[in-house]
Amino acid sequence: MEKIILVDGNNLLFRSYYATAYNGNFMKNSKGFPTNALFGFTNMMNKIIEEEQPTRILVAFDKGKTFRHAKYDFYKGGRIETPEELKVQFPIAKEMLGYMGIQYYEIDNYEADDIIGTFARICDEDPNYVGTIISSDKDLLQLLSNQVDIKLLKQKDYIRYNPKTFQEAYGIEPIRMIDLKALMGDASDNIPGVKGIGEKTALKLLVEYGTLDNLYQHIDEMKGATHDKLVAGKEDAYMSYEIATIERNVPLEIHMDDILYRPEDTEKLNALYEDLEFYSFLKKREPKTIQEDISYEVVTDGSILDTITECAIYLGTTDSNYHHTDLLGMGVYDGKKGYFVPYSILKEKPLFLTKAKKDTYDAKRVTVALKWHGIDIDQVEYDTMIASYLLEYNQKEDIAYLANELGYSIPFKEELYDKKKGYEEEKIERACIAKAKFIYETKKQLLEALKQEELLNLFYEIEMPLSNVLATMEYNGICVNKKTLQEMGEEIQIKIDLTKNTIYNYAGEEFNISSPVQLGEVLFEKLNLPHGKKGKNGYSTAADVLEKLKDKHPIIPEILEYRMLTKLYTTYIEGLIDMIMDDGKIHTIYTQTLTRTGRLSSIEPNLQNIPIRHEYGKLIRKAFVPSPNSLIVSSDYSQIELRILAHVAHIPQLIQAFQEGADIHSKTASDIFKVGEQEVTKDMRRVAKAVNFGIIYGISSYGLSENIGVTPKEAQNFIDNYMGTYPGVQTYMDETIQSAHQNGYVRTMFHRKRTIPELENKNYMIRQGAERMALNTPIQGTSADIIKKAMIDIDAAFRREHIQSKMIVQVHDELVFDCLESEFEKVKQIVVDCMEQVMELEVPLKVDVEYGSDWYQAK
DNA sequence: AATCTCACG
DNA sequence: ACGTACGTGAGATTA
Repeated sequence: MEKIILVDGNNLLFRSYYATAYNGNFMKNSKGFPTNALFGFTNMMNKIIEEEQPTRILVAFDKGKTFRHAKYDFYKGGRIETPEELKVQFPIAKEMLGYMGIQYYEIDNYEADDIIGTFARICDEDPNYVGTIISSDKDLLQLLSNQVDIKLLKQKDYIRYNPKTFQEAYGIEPIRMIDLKALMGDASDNIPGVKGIGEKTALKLLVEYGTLDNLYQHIDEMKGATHDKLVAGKEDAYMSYEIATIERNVPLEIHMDDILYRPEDTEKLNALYEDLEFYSFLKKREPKTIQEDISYEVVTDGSILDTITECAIYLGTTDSNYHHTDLLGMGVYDGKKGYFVPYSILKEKPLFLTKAKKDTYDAKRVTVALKWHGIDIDQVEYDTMIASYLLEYNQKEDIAYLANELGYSIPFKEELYDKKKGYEEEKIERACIAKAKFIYETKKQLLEALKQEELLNLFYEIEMPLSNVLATMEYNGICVNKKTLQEMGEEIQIKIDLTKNTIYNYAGEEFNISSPVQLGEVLFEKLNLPHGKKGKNGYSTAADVLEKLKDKHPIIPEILEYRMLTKLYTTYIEGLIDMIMDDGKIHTIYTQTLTRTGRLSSIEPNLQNIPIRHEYGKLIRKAFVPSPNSLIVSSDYSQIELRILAHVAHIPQLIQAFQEGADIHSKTASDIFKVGEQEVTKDMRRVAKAVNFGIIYGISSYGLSENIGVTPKEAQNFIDNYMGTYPGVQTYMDETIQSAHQNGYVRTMFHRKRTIPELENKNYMIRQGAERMALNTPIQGTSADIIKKAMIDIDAAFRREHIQSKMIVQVHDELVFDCLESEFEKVKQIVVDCMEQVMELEVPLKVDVEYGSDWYQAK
């Protein structure tokens, strides 16, 4: 079976043009050549090929007398000339198709419809072919058959019709589309139809009489106004019938073999994209090595740098943790030549490159690493790492990966360090400058891509300033009391020993409790406890499995205890002590360019998963302390994700509940269990809370059932109740999933984009997972956007008000401050204000503030 | 290097 | 009949 795609080229270009042309103001390249129609067209063609995986494809165009219609020129009512700005884009589209390996076709005195109609007929006649027509023109629906379907493009999405779905939608056979047009006409197509007969009446008539001919044969049986109109319009009707009929026997000069989908000519395609400035469409090329041709000098007099006004820089470091690394020196590229600034010269310039606009890759790393060496650099303008993160390019901590992705060749980290020779000076110098040059040369391209993806605002207003705020937070660090940790560690070790011995006694042997394999053998073979089924590596001994066995054998609670204690000891006692630096502080690194949702992550150590849920583990927080004369102040958003859901899905009950400051889980419980708020039991609230979480995560009955310990069926009941109570949530979820499928991505309120290729996966489970991501990401991501903006606002307010207190930690919806006692009231006011007023939603944002002599007390 | 387990929002 | 909640990082064991 071969898949054939038939595209209405005129239709695609016209709709792309009008979709983006606002009163003559639309996308052009820097030479002023209009590109708006081509952009949409290119997008569409790529998407079609991606989605349909055709073996043959044809794009048909109108040529010569378009005697039938001026179908797209309906904006001014009737025929108008095709705008010049659109006309000029046609030949480029055809050129592009050639490079894409796609045949296009036009023939004198025929329209695209007729060419498509003819190929559709050829499809119908050969059982080896299935066709799909791509257009927004309903006329083409008459071509539907068992072997040919249509993707009917709508404003934002499309509807796929086959004969069956067409019949269901219209109540008539596809071929009767012609009869329908004959009766109702089509203003945009210059088809008159019968005057006074609209779609409703026409459809009714056709359902009753089947065809136009049959209708007129029985015309005498009718009476009334409709009869009169039909009689008066008979000639028009038959003329319209002619016009509406798509020709299916065009004398084509091409055949099936001419429309095979051929390999693209990447070189030429890229050249064209460059010319049009469609950087987001650029395909990988042969790597372009950019280090050989660089002329550079090693800077021996730092003042030479003061003449530079604009440059890209790259800081060479020895250690991946930039809080304690040696500096190898800096590569600078100003568009003309490269400079290498050795460490000695860097040290001479405590205010580095103050007059120049600077671009780099991972500005936060550069800023903090320099700071540890006493060198200040003011805000970097543009960060390649952040740009490529927002664009979802392949981007890791090593810039070489991204360079590779964009077709540049830059040495990888591993290539720069020789085990025997160590760092070779010239290699390092050349590499740093090559990287700076890469940053410099790709800036325009990445900014253009950001602009086209509507990510420029997020880039300049959120992520770039945030990078600077995070740099300060990381450098400031948080004080940690080593002694507190050590003392707690001793206590834990005693408990571990006790627990371990108890376990050995119950088991009747000594074994490695931390080994899931050995533990599994003891529990499920030696002690014969019931086990769940398990995958390739034996039994699961995860906490939720053991939890169910708690009453079956006294060894189980001991194992859970052991697990908890060893986790605390290894990760939070040993782990944290190792991370305390000479200044008595812990300096984490916030990964700004990792998560798919826009959240930060925290590493070395992770300060975003310090225990809190269990009382004993929470004691770890006592070790996190303020500076002298200061307090730990913690401010967190209350229910921010549910508030965002209420806002984006416009759920009146939830909005009202938040406005009234209600306990949202109790409110949900009272709503879904249909009891008064007084009658809500603890258990009902617990379930409602789990349902609320489920909604945010993209609910499934199984997941919910696992979480609250009921059957999936009961869980489904809760979900149904919830959806019945807040129908807007269902609508919102349906729409989100639909648009995700359409576009292949979702966005947050701040426009952050996440593409989810798994939405197209053949595997049902994977597709389901993808849909959950699509549901969760706008909510989790918007929440991330919001707190990021709040952090920027707080940082600015602190500066403005000369606050000495410091923001030190971010935990997704919580900010932690090292706050001077004397500044407490002011800090509290600024923080709450910035966080709550960060943006206007239909629901209020609420922030809770707590404080104390350590992080434990401040919670 | 991959897997399991568990800490957090 | 399938077999999951969304997003992370770290440590230990095992391969």
